[in-house]
Amino acid sequence: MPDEVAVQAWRELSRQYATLSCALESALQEQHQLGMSEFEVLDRLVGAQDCTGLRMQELGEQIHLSQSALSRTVARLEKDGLVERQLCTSDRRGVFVHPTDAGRERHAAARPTHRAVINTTLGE
Amino acid sequence: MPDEVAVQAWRELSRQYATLSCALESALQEQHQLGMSEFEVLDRLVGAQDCTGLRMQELGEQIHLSQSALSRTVARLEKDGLVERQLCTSDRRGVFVHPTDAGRERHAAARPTHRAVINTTLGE
DNA sequence: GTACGTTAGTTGCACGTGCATTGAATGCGC
DNA sequence: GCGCATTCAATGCACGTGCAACTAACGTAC
Repeated sequence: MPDEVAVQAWRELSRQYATLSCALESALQEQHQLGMSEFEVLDRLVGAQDCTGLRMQELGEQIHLSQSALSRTVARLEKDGLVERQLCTSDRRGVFVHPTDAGRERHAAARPTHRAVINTTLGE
Repeated sequence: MPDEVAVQAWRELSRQYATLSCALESALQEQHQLGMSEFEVLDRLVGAQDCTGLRMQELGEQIHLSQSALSRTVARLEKDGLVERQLCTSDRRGVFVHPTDAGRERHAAARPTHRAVINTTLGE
């Protein structure tokens, strides 16, 4: 792969990401009072069938966010009453996170927006 | 395009961007004391054949950065002596930015790193 | 049991970013 | 000439992020 082609690919990747993440951020914020990271976390939590929730670590593997950023994102969600943190009994270092009813509702409301923005922006 | 396919595409895009931007950021910072945005600006400036430099506005069109972020990025580059700002005589609201010799050198040194990281990361 | 290295998650801090505002310069209508 | 909307760039401010340091809990060796 010649250098210039790779650089062009990077610029295209960069452009797409910037456009889409920006569109998602503002649409979710405006219509549902959710940041992109917040929605992403909520999306994974609701998507996980296990009712006990996910551990921070598992979330971290799925979402590209530093450990500290994830910790604060979950803290914001908890403050808004959308998720609950629960100490893991088997390994008391761990923390289970699971959505509340309000969290599930907010997610259900925001999901169509999320999907729509992705579809229209990627299909441009 | 079904929703789930689009969401998967977005997640893949997101993953690639996170991996590559993170790798670029740390490699450029560590080896050349340049942030990713700084390099990007320098890269455009050196790439522009026009010796008088580019206007802030033109830079803004090429780089996906808010106007304020761009302003500060150029300010950082100027503080490090890598670019110079010059008032535009025809339209005194405008500002021309052009690389200094030091800027050209730093860019020449950083460019191989930039290309290498992109090639290895995109080819994974 | 005690000590030690490792792992999970949180917090202090500095930094880059976006939004909104500001200030200066331009162009247009009159 | 005089206003007035618009454009370009810089700045105040709040916020999310990453890094490094920290605390707590676990596992192992002895």
